[in-house]
Amino acid sequence: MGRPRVRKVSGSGDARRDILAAAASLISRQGLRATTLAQIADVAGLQTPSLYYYFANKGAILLELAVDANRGPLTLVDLVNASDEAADIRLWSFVCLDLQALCALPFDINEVHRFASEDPASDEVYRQARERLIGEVASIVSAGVAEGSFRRVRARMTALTLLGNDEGSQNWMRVDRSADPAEVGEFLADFALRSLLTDATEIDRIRRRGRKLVARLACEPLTPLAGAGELTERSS
Amino acid sequence: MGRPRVRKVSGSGDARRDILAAAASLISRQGLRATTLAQIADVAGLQTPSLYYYFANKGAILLELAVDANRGPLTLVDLVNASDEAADIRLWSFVCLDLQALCALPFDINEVHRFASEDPASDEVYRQARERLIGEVASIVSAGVAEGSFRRVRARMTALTLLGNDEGSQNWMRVDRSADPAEVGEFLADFALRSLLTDATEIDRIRRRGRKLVARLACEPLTPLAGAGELTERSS
DNA sequence: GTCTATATTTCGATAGAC
DNA sequence: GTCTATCGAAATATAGAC
Repeated sequence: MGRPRVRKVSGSGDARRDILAAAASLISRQGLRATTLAQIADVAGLQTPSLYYYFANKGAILLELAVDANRGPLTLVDLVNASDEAADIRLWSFVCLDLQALCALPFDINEVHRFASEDPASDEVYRQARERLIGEVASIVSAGVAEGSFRRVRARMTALTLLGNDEGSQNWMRVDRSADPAEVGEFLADFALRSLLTDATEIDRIRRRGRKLVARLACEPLTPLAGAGELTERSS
Repeated sequence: MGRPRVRKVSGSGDARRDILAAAASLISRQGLRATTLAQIADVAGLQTPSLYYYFANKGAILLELAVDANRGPLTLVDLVNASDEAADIRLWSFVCLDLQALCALPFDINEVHRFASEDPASDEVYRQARERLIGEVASIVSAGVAEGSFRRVRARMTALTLLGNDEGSQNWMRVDRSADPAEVGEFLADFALRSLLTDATEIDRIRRRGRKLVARLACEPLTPLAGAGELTERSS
C-alpha cells in the first residue's frame, strides 16, 4: 500500500559520506546515545546492515565524527598563527572563527567527547588534540602579555576560559537559532579582548584588522561535513 | 562465594533521596542515557523494581533532577537582586556564584535539558525557568547601562553570553578537576565585568564589594542535592 | 516497601542470499 | 554493495509474593 519509499533523496553517490552526514544530523537533534543505527541508515537511504560494510561498528562512526570536529579549531589556530599579525589581532580572529566553526558543527562537541571517552584509544586521540589546542591558545595569550597589549593573566586558565566561552555560546545558539554566528562571534571576540587589553581603546583598531584576517581565512576550506545539518529527510 | 553484599552503605533512611543522589552521581560520570535503572538501584542500595515505588519511570527521575538543577541559578539571581547593591556588584556576584553552583551540580546541565526536552511537558517547565533566568540577568545588565557603569550593550545577548560562559566553564572544569571553582568564579566574574565596564579601573572596588556579597549569600541554603557526587559506592 | 521472576521492546551486530 | 532474516544482549517496565 502507498507509494514505494523514495530512497536516497539526498544521496550524493558517496554512501560513506552520506552515513556520516546522517549520523551528525541526527545526533545534533537527539544526542548521541538516542541515535540508533536504524535511524542513521534510514536517513542515509540504506538498511541497517549496510552500515557495517563501511564501518566496523557504531563507535567507529562516532570516532570519525569526533576526529573531524577536532580538526576544525586546530586548523584555525594554525591558520591564524601563520599570519604575521600581533597577538591581540590573532586572538580576536581565533575567537571569532572558532565560534563560527563550532556553530557549523552539526552536533554538540562535548557529547561526542563523552562518547569517545568510553573507548580508551579514541579518548587518547581526542585528549591529545584538545591539549594541543589549549597550548596553542595559551601561547597566543602569553605572546600578548609579552608584547604588552594584554595585562598579566594566567595563560592556561585564560585559554581554557576562552575555549569554554566559545563552546558555551555554541550551546545556547543551538537552541536559540535566531542568533547569527558571525555576529555573536564578533561580540564574543570583543568581549574577550576587552577583558585582556591593558588599553581598552585599542579594541576598535583590533576589530578592524581582525575582521580583515577573518575574511581572508574564512575562504580557506576547513569545515568538514559542512552542510550536514541540511540533509533533506526522505519522504515515507 | 565471597562475603554477602553490603547494602545501603550510604543509606540515609530516605530512599527517595538516595535514588536521586545515585542517579545524579552516575549521570555525572557516564551521561544520561548510559545510566541504567539497574545501576541507579544498585548504588542506592535497592533492586530495580523498587525504583518504581517512588517514581513512575526513568523520565520522572530525570525531570526532578532537571527541576532541581534549574532552581539553583534562579534562587541565586533572586538573592543577589534582593541586596541593595549597584548593578555592577550584583552582576559580579551572580557570575561568581552561578559558576560555583553549576560546579556543585553532579551532572552536565545541558544533557539533562536535552533529555527533558524529549517530553513536551518537561520541556515547557525547563524552558520557562530558563527564559526567566535570561530575563533576570538581562535586567541587571540593563540596570548597569542605565546607571552608567556599563557601556551600551545588547542586554539579552550579553545575558546569554554570560550564562553560556558559566556553563562552558563548568564543562571544562568537569574534566580538568585541578581547578578551584571559587577561583575560576572570580576569574570569570572579573573577565565579564571588565568587558562591560565603562571605567575599567572600577574593577577592584567591585571585586572587593562583590566578594563580601558572595560570602554573605554563600551561607544561604541553596544547592539541592549537594554532596551527591560524593556518594560512597558500596563494596561488592 | 522491597523483593523475585518475567514480560516486552529495542538495539547492535551477524549470517548468508543476491 | 545492499539486502532479508535473525540472533543475543541489555534495558525499561510489570506482576505478584512476602
